[in-house]
Amino acid sequence: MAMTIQYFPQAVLTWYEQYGRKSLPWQVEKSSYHVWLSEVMLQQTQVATVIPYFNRFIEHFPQITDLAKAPIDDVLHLWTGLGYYARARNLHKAAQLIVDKFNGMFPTKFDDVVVLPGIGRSTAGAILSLAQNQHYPILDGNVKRVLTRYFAVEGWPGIKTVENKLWQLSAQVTPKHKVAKFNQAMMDIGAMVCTRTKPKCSLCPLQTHCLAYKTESWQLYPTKKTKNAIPKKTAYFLMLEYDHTIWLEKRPPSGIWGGLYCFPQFSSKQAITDWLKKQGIETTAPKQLVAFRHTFSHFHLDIFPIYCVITKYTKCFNEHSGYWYKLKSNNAKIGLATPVYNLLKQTI
DNA sequence: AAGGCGGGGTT
DNA sequence: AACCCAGCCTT
Repeated sequence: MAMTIQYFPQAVLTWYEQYGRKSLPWQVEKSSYHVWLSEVMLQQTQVATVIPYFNRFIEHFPQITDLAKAPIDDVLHLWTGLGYYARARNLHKAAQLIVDKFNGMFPTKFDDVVVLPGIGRSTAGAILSLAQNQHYPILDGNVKRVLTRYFAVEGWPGIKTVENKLWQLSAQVTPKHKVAKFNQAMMDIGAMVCTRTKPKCSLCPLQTHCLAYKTESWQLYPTKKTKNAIPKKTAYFLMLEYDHTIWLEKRPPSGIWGGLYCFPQFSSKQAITDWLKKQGIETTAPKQLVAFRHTFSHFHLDIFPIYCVITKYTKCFNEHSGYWYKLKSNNAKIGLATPVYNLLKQTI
């Protein structure tokens, strides 16, 4: 084991010089801010998806101070479609903390970084190693895949004991020098060579001592989570039109689609009728549009859009808790859940 | 320790 | 249709 650990970083670093990625948008100017933003966007999100979002974001908020003073709705607007919106809210909050506590300069001590909202051990390690070459290991999905195969680590990495083992291994293989290159290389190998399916073992710098390669068992790693069927839920979206605008409600700051704008949502058709009556709203006959399924990681949501036009109402729309979305002209910058965005687009 | 949190790409 | 992706936060 000792020998296989020792040769590890050298093989990885040599591979990186020739094959590693060096010109991604966040590698051009490797500031802590750019690396931080990229790492947060890349949490559970693939590189190709992130690139346009990253470029737009930096264009709008060139400095941390620009982000800190922006309205949260502007931030969520730029995040629309990227998912996991708590990331955007945490990013915004952290930017304000950095302005208040560190004079707008991204902190350089691990303990200061890891307590910022939205930054855990791996992201903190990634920022400090990639942007500042500080000696910290990382453990993202790529590194997990490489290590579980190389060391034939059994057990689903979501289990604490397995995760601890992987952190220990990551720390052991991470060299004291050239940490930035090493960590980037590990992610590159995970993304380009040690892929989830059909890994390119013949091109891998770690092939000679990889236990999974030796036993032809890459398919067994990382061990999969024992899966249970995901539940199905139903939602009725009320698309309420008035004077070429549609009413959207701002959702509470936490929970699904937190802080985003959405159609009033109900669990039954009857609930819509009751609500309209209670609010004193009169409408044209509700028209059921084509229903469709939106799938989250943890449940299916069958959406039934109900469209109608207001013919009469009395004072029940509070502009502080919602927004009239204009169908024919420009709108304020707000965050929209993807099914909401698609329904509005199809209505215009 | 387990579950919530999105959307898109791949197979 | 199932699976996974540069994880973190709350309970």
